[in-house]
Amino acid sequence: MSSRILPRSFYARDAVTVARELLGKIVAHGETAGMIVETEAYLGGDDLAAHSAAGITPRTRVIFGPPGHAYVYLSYGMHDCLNITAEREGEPGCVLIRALEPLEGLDIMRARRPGIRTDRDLTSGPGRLTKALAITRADNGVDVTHGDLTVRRPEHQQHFEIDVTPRIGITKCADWPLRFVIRGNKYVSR
DNA sequence: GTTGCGATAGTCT
DNA sequence: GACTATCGCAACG
Repeated sequence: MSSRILPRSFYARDAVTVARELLGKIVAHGETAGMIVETEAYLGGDDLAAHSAAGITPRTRVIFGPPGHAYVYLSYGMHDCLNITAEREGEPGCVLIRALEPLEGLDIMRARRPGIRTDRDLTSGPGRLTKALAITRADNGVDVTHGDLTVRRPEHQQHFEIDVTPRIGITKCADWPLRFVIRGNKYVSR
């Protein structure tokens, strides 16, 4: 199974390409796993919506580090959100994982998300999926090309169309078309 | 089905 | 001290 883990070269490209190609891939953490159905690219340069826009700080250091690592930050004081770093080392750029389709460990996910109505709410949002897969800031900076938190190729990736829209929940660069979703997938966030 | 709003804490100015 | 790459619940209809 480890042969299906995406290699570092997959991530050592521009963040837009990585964001598009991560759709349909699988995030696995421990006994739980899901297929990526929604991503957003955060760039360097004049992308003022990116955390890295303020330069290298204790928090943003990993975004400037080598590609293929997890950047996990606290959103709105409550939710941990998962990104995967892109671009070559020294260049900022990352991909926010906004939604998954649950694949493995559904019972574990349900136990971690008490109170939800349907399985649709399990991982259909950046704060939701980290809770369901138990990804926290303790995973910040880990290498996703080996270890407990990995991104893999599915055995049979089915064909899908990609919809492109502006990113969600930001005020700067709010009209840039950098959000990518699998068309028609019911686990895409609202 | 929809809209509106409060919670909550780390990060940087 | 302001701001935030969100979520869940309550009040509608």
